[in-house]
Amino acid sequence: MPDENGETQTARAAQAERTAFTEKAILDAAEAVFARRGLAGTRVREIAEATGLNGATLYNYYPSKSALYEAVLERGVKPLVDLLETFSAGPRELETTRALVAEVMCHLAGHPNFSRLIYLEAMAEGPYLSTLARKWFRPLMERIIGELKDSPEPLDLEDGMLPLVAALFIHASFGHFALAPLLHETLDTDPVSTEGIERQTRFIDTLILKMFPLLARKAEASTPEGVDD
Amino acid sequence: MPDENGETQTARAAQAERTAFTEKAILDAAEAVFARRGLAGTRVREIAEATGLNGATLYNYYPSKSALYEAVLERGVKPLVDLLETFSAGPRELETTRALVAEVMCHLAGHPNFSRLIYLEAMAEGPYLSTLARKWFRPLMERIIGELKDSPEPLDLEDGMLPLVAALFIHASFGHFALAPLLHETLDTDPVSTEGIERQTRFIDTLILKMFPLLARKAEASTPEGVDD
Amino acid sequence: MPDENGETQTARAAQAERTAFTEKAILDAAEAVFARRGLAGTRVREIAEATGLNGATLYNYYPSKSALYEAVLERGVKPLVDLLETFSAGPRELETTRALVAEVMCHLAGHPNFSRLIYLEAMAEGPYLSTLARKWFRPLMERIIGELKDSPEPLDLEDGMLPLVAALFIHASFGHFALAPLLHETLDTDPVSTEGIERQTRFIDTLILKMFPLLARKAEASTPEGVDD
Amino acid sequence: MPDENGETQTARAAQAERTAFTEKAILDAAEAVFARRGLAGTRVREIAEATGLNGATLYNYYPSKSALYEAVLERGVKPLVDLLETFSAGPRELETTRALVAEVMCHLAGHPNFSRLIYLEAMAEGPYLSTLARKWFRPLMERIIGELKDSPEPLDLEDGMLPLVAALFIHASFGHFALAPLLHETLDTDPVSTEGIERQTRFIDTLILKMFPLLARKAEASTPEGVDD
DNA sequence: GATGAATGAGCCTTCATTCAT
DNA sequence: AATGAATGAAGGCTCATTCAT
Repeated sequence: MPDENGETQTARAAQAERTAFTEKAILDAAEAVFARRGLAGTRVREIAEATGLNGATLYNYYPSKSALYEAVLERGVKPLVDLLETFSAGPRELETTRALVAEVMCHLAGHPNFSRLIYLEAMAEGPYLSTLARKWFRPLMERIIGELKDSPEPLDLEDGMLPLVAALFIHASFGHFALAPLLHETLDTDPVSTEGIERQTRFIDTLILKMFPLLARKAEASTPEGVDD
Repeated sequence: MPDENGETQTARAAQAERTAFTEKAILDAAEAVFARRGLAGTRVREIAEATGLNGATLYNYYPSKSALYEAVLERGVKPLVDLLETFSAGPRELETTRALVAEVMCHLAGHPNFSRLIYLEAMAEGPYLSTLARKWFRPLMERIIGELKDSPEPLDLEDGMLPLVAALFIHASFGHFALAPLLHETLDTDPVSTEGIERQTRFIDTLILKMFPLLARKAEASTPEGVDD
Repeated sequence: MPDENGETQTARAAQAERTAFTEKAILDAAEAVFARRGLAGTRVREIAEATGLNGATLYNYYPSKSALYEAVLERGVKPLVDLLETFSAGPRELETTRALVAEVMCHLAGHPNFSRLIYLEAMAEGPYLSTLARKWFRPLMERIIGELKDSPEPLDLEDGMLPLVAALFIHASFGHFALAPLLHETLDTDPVSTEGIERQTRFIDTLILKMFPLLARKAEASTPEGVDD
Repeated sequence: MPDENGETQTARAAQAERTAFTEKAILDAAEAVFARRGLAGTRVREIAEATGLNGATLYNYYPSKSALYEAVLERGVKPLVDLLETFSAGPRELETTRALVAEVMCHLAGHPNFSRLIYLEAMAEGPYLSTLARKWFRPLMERIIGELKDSPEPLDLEDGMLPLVAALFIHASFGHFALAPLLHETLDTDPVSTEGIERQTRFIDTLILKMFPLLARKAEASTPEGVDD
């Protein structure tokens, strides 16, 4: 009965799609709520309501609140790790760094809650901190530090200050999203609007150029028409 | 009966002192716990245990968990507001800004939990956000922005990017403390050790000088003995 | 798929029935406990245990202890209000009054806790007192007073004593149930046994006849077969 | 040193007086609060505040909340028991009963909370119920029943209804005070005002006369000018 | 897969009671 | 005698989680 099989298969596919859809909806809702209240402060029902489901239904997808939390963290960290791997193949020069920053900002634009999530986790000194450090933060920092070290134009900084420069870029990118609610409340513009994100991206770019004037001049020379990427 | 009165008064003073001592202990413990878990994630018993008191005793000092939270916020914000007012009397020039940054860093060094506390609160989008913005963040931002505007050496930045510069200093100072656990886990040194704080302070100073090269040179000239540490 | 729908509907009906059953069980248990201890003196767990449920489950049915209390009051008052409305259509004469008393006693017999509940509430001077007065007590009093006023045989009482006569009937009916535990402890018979209630009902009836001797004689005349039990 | 002794004695007397004064204040406040909320529903601090004392101070006078409660009950019951003993010496006739009712109402007028207190206790089926029945309620009922039994004019009631007549007097006297808040809310006059109490007393008196018409006529004859007591 | 009902654990808060002063 | 501080024991209510349907 190939027909039946066909139907069954089609039905299965449809079901799988629905499941995947629901799962993504849950992750999205969870990310948003976790980003605001943290793991301990978040109530499962909040996530369920934000997803439009009954609280008990979540347990058909994730065995516990913390498992869901880990899934959210994992989903958020993975593309950044991938991004970094992609870049680690390329050359280590100013242009690459600028592009990396742009890419990171672009990714964060699509996941505006993620920064808050990891800031929260970073501050909580909780059980996920070391994982977070190992999988996400350390590679990112090392990548940036490595780039700075290899730079032909040496920064005239004390020894041991390179990590601080790297951290500055973290602050300026992730911190921009993390503090967004406060910035929004204070300033007139929304930091996570498309315009706000683009402006911050350009600002970081300018910052880089200000810190590496020689390189900047060289870069400028090699692209006389301007790099409006 | 002067003796009796005297004794009574002494006893009262002693009692008042003990009360004040306990109150400070509660605030300190609460600040530490709130800074890690946030308002929603903190359990009153945690604070009580950290203070060495019974949970019920806290309610002799503060009528509710959120009232205690507000008191902690208030106590943390006040000295910064005062600091700002002190500086607002002084001249608006590069040296002042550098000094302000140093002072802020110095204050945060003494209250390493405060940065995390307000980052948490900023991200929670809770009911204290607007108060925090009005009383603490807005004045600080305006002060910095004003200083940048009045600067004789114009930053060659797009319009509307001044707030981002100001925010950068926030990120680099408050963010340094907020992300300290993660930085510590990743790097080899403790960011909130005396050395770590001093290094970050010098780093921000360097950053300022890099952004205002003209002013920097002038400042250097006017202080022939050199304060380059 | 009529079958499936049918099953679903049956299942839903069954569920609804179970829910209604549980709700009634909760109200019954709550009524009994509230009648003994009052709102403030009652512990939610007592009600839960009396219902055979976990304390938390009650909150699936009523959002708070006081909401449950209000529901109990409401359920108790409603049939009495309805009873009064039924009677308000009938003629205002002695027989009607006697019948009303009998009906009220009969109702109270089925809800022996209700009298205690409202006595408790009446004495507590709490927030429900005015509602209780408006919805239940005032109409009842007015009904009785009206009947007495319209009576062809005027009671030879001072002006303004009519309410006291009405109140006397309240005392004799509701008070009988309210004081039942004490009466039981003191006398040999149980006041809320069928016999005890019937006896008190006959007693009130006798009381009425004693207060209206003329009417009593007339009533007796018009019912030659005699209903003297 | 007789002087010193004298002074000491005076001081002691003054102190004793102050103590007695405070103790009475506590009992009064406790009676009022217990009458509204019952033992379980009353908070010690409420009583303390009503007395103008600190909660802990009460424990210098009574070892526990329930001990205070018992003292309040005891104080309320005793004068009624005494009253009954006084009357038990006198003759058992209509006039005596009328006088007893008047005396009871007069006593209750001075302790308007007491009725509520014992109604509350009667309904709670608590541990004090049997004591209350034995010491206060049973003697009172027996006294009234005895009087009715000895009456030369037999009430034409079924057997076993005598206790109900006795209970009716309880309802009409104690119940008047117990339901006072509800009656006040419903009617225009305050049942526990001097006027309200006098009126209810006269009403009960009338009720007695209505139930014993022969006796009433006889009584009337022997006091031609009327008994405006 | 989805849900309402149920529950044990735990949270914030209150309360009766004790104690040092 | 009087009080503020302290506490163990609840008390009301919430929450993560389970289960029957």
